[in-house]
Amino acid sequence: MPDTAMSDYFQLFNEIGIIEQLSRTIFEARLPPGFVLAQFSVLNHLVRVADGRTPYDLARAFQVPKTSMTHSLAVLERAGMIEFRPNPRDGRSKLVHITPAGLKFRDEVIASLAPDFQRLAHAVPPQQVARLLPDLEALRQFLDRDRD
Amino acid sequence: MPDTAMSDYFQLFNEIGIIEQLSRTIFEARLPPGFVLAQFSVLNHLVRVADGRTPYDLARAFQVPKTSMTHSLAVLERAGMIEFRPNPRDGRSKLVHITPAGLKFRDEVIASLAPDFQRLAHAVPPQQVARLLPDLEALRQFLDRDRD
DNA sequence: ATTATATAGTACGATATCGTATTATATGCA
DNA sequence: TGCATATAATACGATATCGTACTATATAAT
Repeated sequence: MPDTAMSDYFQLFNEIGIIEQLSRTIFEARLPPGFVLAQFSVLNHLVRVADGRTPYDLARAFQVPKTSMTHSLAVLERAGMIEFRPNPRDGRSKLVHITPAGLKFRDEVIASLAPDFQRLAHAVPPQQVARLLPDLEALRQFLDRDRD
Repeated sequence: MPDTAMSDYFQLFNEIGIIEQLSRTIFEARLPPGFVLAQFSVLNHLVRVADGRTPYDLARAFQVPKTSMTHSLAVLERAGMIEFRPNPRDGRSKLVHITPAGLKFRDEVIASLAPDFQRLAHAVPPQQVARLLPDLEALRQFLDRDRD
């Protein structure tokens, strides 16, 4: 592979890393102090994908170590945003359910993003997003499959 | 803004977050134990952008708190990959210079990525990267300017 | 049924990141 | 000059992330 192509791939991941960092910083400024993106993401996952999953399921879904998920869930439980219930199918396990307080929190955070997306829409119109998404999905799927 | 557009922007940042996490995990597996992306990125910045910057310059360039940069630099200095020199123009400050060992380390890590990029090139050809980069740059520039 | 192996979750320790407060030096202004 | 304010870097403490080891339960093999 020629150096110029290497450099393009390098730059691709560099841009993605910078965007992730900037957007996460901006997003966390919208959260109450003491909450981070990881915790919000769990709530969002419970709403959008499936409620009542096990901690292990969630750790796999986010590709983080089990111990990291244990910690995130402990924070959310202390804040009253999720609750644990026994898993009737596996005594080693638990089921994670979002509470009304968690649902409210998640909805409020999302609503608070509207002005940010409004401003963004001027610089990056929806059609540009629609163009980006398929390529990014292809990239994610490769990384997901390649990491045996 | 209609919900569908909100959801597209939401998904955009979600994909970027996932890709960042996957690529960082893969990349850090290429680093010797105990090193993380943040530390490599500093070395790369010293080579590609400018050597002899101050810690504060670097913190601004990476948009991280000064204290985070202090820590990353301490790790790199302990590993002999950078050295501090006095700043002749400001007695409060230091200049960060990469050492031969740091340069060698950075080059070896980059070389070790070639096979990964080779495989990636099958799923995401260079032309697709070339298509992605301008849109991502526009997105980054917006975030960078919007965050005051 | 018994035993060996696999799996879900957590306790614990290490490092990374970040916020606040502190120190030392620079800069601006009377 | 002298003094107030601003800035670069760090010390310190808190939380996040992650790896290793451990416990409890489930599954598989016989």
